[in-house]
This record gives sequence, C-alpha cells and structure tokens, in this order.
Amino acid sequence: MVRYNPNEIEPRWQSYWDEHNSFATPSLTDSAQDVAKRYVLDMFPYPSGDGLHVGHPEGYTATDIVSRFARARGELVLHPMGFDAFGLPAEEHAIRTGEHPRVQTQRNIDNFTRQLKMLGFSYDWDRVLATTDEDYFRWTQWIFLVLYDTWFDTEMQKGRPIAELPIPAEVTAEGDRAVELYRDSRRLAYQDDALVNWCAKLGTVLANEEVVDGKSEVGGHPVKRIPLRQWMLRITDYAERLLEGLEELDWPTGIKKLQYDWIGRSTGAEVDFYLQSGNRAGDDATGPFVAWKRDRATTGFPGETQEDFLRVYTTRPDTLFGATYMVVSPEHPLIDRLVTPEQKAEVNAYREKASFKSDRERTDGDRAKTGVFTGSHAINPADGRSIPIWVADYVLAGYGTGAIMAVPAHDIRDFEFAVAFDLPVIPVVNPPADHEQRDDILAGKACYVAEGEAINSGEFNGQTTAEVKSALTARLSEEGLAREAVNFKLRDWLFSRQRFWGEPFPILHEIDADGNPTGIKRAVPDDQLPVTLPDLEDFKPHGRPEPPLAKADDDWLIVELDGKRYRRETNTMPQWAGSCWYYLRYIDPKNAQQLIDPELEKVWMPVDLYVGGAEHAVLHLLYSRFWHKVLYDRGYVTCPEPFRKLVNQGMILGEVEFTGYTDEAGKPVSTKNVRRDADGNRVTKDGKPVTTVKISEDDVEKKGEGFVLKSDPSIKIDSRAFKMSKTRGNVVNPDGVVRDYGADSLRLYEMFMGPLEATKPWVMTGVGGVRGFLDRVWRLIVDDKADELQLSDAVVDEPCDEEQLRVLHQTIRKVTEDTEGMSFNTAIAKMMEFSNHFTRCETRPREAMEQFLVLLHPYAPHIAEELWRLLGHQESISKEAWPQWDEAALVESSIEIPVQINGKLKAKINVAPDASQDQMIEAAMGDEQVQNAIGDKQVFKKIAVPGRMVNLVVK
RNA sequence: GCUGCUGUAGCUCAGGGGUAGAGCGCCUCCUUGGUAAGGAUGAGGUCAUGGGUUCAAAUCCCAUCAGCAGCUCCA
Repeated sequence: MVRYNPNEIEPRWQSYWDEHNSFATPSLTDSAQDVAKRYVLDMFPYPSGDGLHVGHPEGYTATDIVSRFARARGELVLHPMGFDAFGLPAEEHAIRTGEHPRVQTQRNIDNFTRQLKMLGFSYDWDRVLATTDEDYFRWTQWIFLVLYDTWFDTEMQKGRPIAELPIPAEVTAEGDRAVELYRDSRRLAYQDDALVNWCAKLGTVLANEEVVDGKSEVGGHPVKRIPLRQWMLRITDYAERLLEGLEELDWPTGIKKLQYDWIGRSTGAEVDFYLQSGNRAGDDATGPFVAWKRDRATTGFPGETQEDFLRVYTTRPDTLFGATYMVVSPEHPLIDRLVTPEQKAEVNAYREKASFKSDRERTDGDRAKTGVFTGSHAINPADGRSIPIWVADYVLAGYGTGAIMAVPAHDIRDFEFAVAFDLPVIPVVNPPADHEQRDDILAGKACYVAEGEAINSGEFNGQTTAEVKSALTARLSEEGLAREAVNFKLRDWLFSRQRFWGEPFPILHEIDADGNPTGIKRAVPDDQLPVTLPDLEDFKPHGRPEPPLAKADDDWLIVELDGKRYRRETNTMPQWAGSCWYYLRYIDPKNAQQLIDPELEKVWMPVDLYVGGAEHAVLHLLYSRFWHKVLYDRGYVTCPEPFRKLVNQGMILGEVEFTGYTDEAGKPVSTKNVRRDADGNRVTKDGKPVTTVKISEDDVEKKGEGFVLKSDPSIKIDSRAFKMSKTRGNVVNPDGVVRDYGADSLRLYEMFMGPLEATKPWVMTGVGGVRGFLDRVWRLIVDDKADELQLSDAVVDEPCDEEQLRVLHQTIRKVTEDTEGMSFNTAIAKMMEFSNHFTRCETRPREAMEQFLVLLHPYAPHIAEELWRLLGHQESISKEAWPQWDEAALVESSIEIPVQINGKLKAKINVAPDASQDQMIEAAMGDEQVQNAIGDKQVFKKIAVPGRMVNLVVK
C-alpha cells in the first residue's frame, strides 16, 4: 500500500529542480522578440532570528503560482529572492553578545533559505542577493552619490547633474568655496540640522514614521526631540512627479489613496499680514499700513519673507474676512521680533515647554489647545482690521509657512482655540438654510467647515466659496499681498542613522592640519567603492548621538586624497536604502562594472507584479519610486515607474480564540457587561475588575450574532482572531506544518484560506482539509492497494465521456481564468470539484488526469511532479504547456432553467441551451406544475432570459 | 474624529439582478487483516437590519447596526 507521503516526495523533487536548474531565468536578449516577459517579485524579507512565519509563504506562494503558470504558458519569467539584511535586531544581538552582526545575519539567511527551499518555490537561486553583500551595497552607495550629484530643476521638473546648476553671479564672485556651498544647498542629498527623534535607549535617531505614539516603533522606548546634523534626501522636490506617476499604476486604490494623502498636495494662497510695531492694537494702524500697501502695489509680492510682515498659507483664502487672530508655531523664525517685552517671559516659557514635549505628549489625550499671546498685532489685508498674534503648538513649524491666519468660524482647530482663549468668532460663510446648526454658526457659537455663500465679506458678499476664493486671491495678488500656492504634507527624508549595521556613506569631510573640519565635503571616488564597514572591538552605542563608526581606528576613519586629509562620514544609511533598488539588481546581479546593464534593464523592467504586505504601502514604495525617478532622470533606467502592478496580501491571524470574563468571585460575567475603564483595564459595568479567561471551542455555542457559554447561554463570549505574536503564543511555524502535512498542503491551504488581499484567521483543521484533497488526488491516479507504486486500474487510455469532458474543460477554464486573476482560492475549489467528480467515476481517462495535473502543478508542484512521473513522463511537469479549454466541450445538450411566477420559483424545465425566448415560454407554459401554479389567474407578462430563466407575471 | 474593508451554512470562504454554492465540521449507512483510513447519502441558510428601484434584490441605491484595519492638529 503506497500512500501519499509528502515528506519523501517533496525533498526528492526539490533536489531534482536544484540539480536540473529548472527555474533558471531565460536569457531575454537571445530570445525571439515576440515572447512575453514577466518579472514577478516578492517583497524580500528581513531575515529575523525567528525564521519564517506563515505570513511569509502567503505572498511567496501567490507569486510562485503566477510564475509557474506564466512559464507553462510560454512566458519568460524572472522570479528572484533576496534578503533585506541590514537592520537593528542583528546589531542589538551584537551589542548583547559581541558576535559580529554579519555572523548572525548569515546564519539567519541560511535558515530562511532552507525554509524557502522546503516550500518548493521556483526562485532563480543564482540571483539571490543580500543588501549586506559588499558588492551589493557598493551600488547602494553609488546611487547615493547620484543623489548627491543631482539637483532638481523645478522648471523642467527633472533631476539634473549638479554641474549643470546655474550659479548666480554674486555667488561666483565670492569664490569657489561659496560656489561649493551653493551647490550643497541644492543637492538632493544634503546635510541639515534637523530636529530629530533621538532615542537614548536605541542609541539612534529615528525617522518620524519609526516613532509611534512618541515611542520607538522597535522596542517601544521613549523618544526625545533634539537638533542634530543629519543627511536628508530632498524627496519633496519630487512630490508632484510622485503624485502624477501614481495615475498610470495598476495598484489597489486604497494604497494609491494612502500615497496621495501622504504626499498631501493642497492648493491655496500665501497671504502677507502687515505687522504693527508693538502692541498698539488697532489705533493708528492705518498710516504705516496704507503706506506699506501702496508700496506692495508697485513692488509686488516678495519671494522671500521679511521682518515687517507675517506670511501665512491657507487653503481657504475665501475666509480671510473671518480671520480674527493669527498663530505662529513655537519655532517660528520671526518670533523674537513679535514678542513684546511684557509677554517675553510667558512666551519663552511656553516655547521651552513645547520643545521638550515629546510627540506623544503633543498628540495625547483630548488635544486641548494651548498657546500664549505674543503681544503683537497684524493687520488683516482684507479689511484693515487689527488682529492679535498668538503662539501655539497646534501650528506646525514644518508645514506651510509655520504661521496661520485663524478663522475660528470655519476651522475646527481655530474654533477650539478661540473658545479656549475667548477670541472673537466672525462667520463669513453662510451655511445652507436647512443646516441644523445654522443659527449657532451665524451667532459664532458653532463652527462650519463646508462651503456656502459669503457673508460679512464686504464686496464679496453673496458669492460662492469657489468664487470668493479666486476673486479675493486675484485681487490680493494684484495688490502684491498674496499669491496662489501649493503645499505638500510630504517632508524631506531623514536619511542618516547613528548605527553600525548599515551602509556607510561614501562621503569625505575635509579636515585641516589640526583635524578640524573645514566644511568642505567630497564624494568617495567611484573606483574606491564600496566603503566597507570598519572592524570594531564592540558594537555598543555610547549613549551620545554620535555614531559607532566614529570609534573606528584612524586607518579607516582618516583618508588622504589628492594631498588633502579627510575624515569619513560616520553615519550609516537607514534600512530603507538597500530595499529601494534591489529589484534592479536582480536583473543583473553579478555586474561588477555597473549597477545594471542598460540592455537588460530595458527588456526586464518594469516589475510586472509586486506582492507584499500593506505595511509598506507608503514608505518603502514611496522611497523606492523616488530613487527610481532620480535614476530615470539621470538616464540609468528607462521606465518612470518601477512597479506596474502591486498586490498586498492580507495578514494571517492566529486561530480564533474564545474569551470570557469572571468577576472576583470567579463567576462568569457576560461580555455585554464588561467595559474598559479610563486606563484600558476591563471592568464590570459598576467598575469592578474582571479576569480574562480563555474558553475552549467545545464549551461555546452560536447564538444569534455571537457566542454564548453552553452551560449558561446568558453569558456572552468574545470571539476573535488575533495577530500572531510570540507573547500571545499563537504563532504558527511553517516547519511544523510542513512536517505534519507537507509543503504542498501548506501552499494549498495558504491559498485556499480566502482572497489573497483579505485578513484571515489560521485554522489548522483547514490544513487537514486540503491535505485530504491531495490524498484524494493521489488515489485518483495511484493504486493505493498495491504494494508497489503503480497506476490505479481506473486510469485508462480511453477518451472522456461527455460529462467528464465538460467537467475537465470547465476546470481548465476556471483554473486558467482564476489563476490569471489571482483568485487562487476559487481555482482550488474548482479543482476540488474536479477530483470529487472523477473520484466517483469508474474510469478516469489518462488524458483528463494529465491535463488536471498540469493545472494543479503551480499550486502543488511536488505531488504533480510525482504523479506526472508515474503517468510515464520523463520530463518535469514544469516544462509542460498549459492546457486549453474547448468551448464546444462546455456546452450541455439540455439545460435546466427555473420558471418563476411573480418572481418566485415554481418549477424547473429542461430546454436546449440555445432555445429562443418563444421556445422557452412555450416550454414553460406547457409544464404541468406551471399550469397548476397559474391556476385560473391571468398571465400579464412573459419574461424569458435565454439560457437563464422564465418569469411569468400573473394576477 | 477621518478613511478604507467586511457582514452568505457551526467554521473558513465563493457567488452576485433570474435554481443558494465549495472545503472543513456534523448525522446516517457501507467498505476495510494493512488506519493521521476510504466511500455513499443527508441535515443545516430571514444571504446583518430597515427602506427604495425592478416583472424579479442575497446581488443595485440609500440609511442604520456590528466587526476589523489604517491615519490623525498639515491650516
């Protein structure tokens, strides 16, 4: 008796594929031009010490199916894998144990590789790469130097070589050093004193997006804001291009929207408010203000801001008449000019406090508005009214101009602030007559943010919001007081980290004879790349915001070049760097001369399918697109966007858990009587603490919407699946699943769980279910009663009967269409139906079995290979062509259709599939059951949909 | 608060204006000297709720409820 034994079959076929190099990427350049290429890419993993979890193989199985399917259809496939191997965990391990991060990283990569091979993925393993490989990060550094060598020409909307940057005459006049500094101020990679998130515990600064709730995303340590000299990448220059590029992409709309929102383009106007000297609110504002205004009318709107006015950005210039005060951020450059002596102490105290506030404190709680009056006033250019200027931390220094005109009647934040500090509220937009709060709004007691008709707005009264917007902006522009403006939420990318385990920056800082920096930088020459990491004795951060690389010996740190001495840059790049461009290197992974051979780039790019988790929806994909556009502008790649189609696989949760609660006496408490108190602890309605207890599935039953305790149906039970985590102890390990069920079962189950994009809980009995399916497939072909592996007697060299042929071709069509549409779960369901049908057949024509195995092989490659071999084939099934379905075979000679009376099903009749409407109605009227249903009523209308149904309307 | 997604059999999910489906689980029966056994039958659904459009709504539209995920002072 030979049973299906994946533990024996699977390693054997994996070795076979290895030995025969079955999935080597075909060379595109010598292939016929008319053959389609398909570049199928997974987001490469960070090789953690925990190994793969079952979430990884979800996306990997999907891409593997697509790749094997494409090959079977004659396409040329590139399907590579690699490792995003720089990162904090390896460095933290090194700090703890003293073991070099490279050692641990390699060990983890080896383990990941073993696990990936165990699952039978058809990667081209000759192209594997890790971002930590020196001949990989050599090119990461090289791309950084391209960024360093590029400036963005706003006119042309294009990155250009820094040598082509026009230098103003006055700069040239100041000499070479000034020219160099001017260039530095325009490079895409530049240094700046940034307020950074310094995490003392991790010993590094973090990007904003790595800080969650004021704590580090990794480890949850406290984060403080300090100023530090950092490398920045000018991604904001590409904001418009990054937006435009999204349109053409075949990405989920949700992800596109996230990127749109992240970039956050808004249009509005910049408006200048004349500053009154001192605190003479409203008295003689007219004189100097009128003079200033007259001046502006001739000189126009200045490009740079000056001391005598405060510039704001607003998306609602139409509400200018409603601006009753102004607010500057605590970090606003004009603040010292604005604060009057009387207010100085209070403002300074407020600014001090704000600077120490962590992001957590700033955003925590109910966000009650805080702020302090500066003592100064400005004049509203719309009507010449004098309004006070406040400082408050709800205005952000980094957005717009760092100052706002506050219109409390029509902005919620301004309204809250005005209420808190008793500032006037003047409505200037009339809400629609049927608006619930209309009276309150008009009385200045409520806030209205939508559009409407202008009121209290002088000559603009009665116009719509859109009309006022353009008319008022136009008038102010003419007067030189405003201009149309576009703003982005996107910020420049903080690109340096104070860590050891990352790519060193290929930058040298010139030092003088005493070892002090002169302020001049230069790039490490191409032929001296890569800049490798120095050998260090230990990897501990020193608790100061100075990178570990600064501890390196002088023979690494100090470089002499062309007679000058330099000190190496000691920051390292963030983990994003290596993942920004790996998809390019897979195409030409061993090229020592260049990043990528342009010929190969041209044929393989863009990536046709990119699959990964939605957690990378914004950052990785935005950063990658940014680098790609720079490389595009500089002529190193030929397509403007790297990833044509993107699919996010959903998260796999742990098994569903049932949770109940007990009170202090141990008595069960129904879920509906449990609340969370202010601290997030679970308590009863009257505030007594409850204990959370896990409940077995056997002890609960379904009742209505939810679950209740079997022993006491009045007790409601929570049921939900949680994210897999070590602390919860619900992590499913692929090694165990493969051992117990086989890799094919794991692959099949991951795909059968539900749509790829959906979040879904793991159900171990479901794995048993698909294993049962594979067992049946095995018995379909193998004689499981025989002592030796041999074909079942039922497999015969005869043609299919009509029904078998129809089932076969239905299956071919469904599996083909669903695989193409990445609807893998439904394709599998159809294959299950196929095997159920043929299990019931006494004879199973060989032809049907063979075609079925070809359909199955992208999903369960090992068993398909094994059975294919048993059917007498010497060549791997992966070389077999995908079957075609025959439309003629799908047609049934007679079909059953429903007959409805007034839309309710009353009978079924058999008709030819191509029966006309008249024929169908005739057949329906001739049916006995139909006649009975009609009885003595009159038929008003007869509706027949060919091939579908008949409906009779009677009265 | 905002945005997005989801409510179909006990579970996990297909379907989608015109016959309510699959796998697992469950009931009953049969086969089996080789047992993580196999086969055959069957039960089980107010398609979340309420309106609307239609000859016909689980499907389309509106509202409501519930769950999940992400974002959040961007003027």
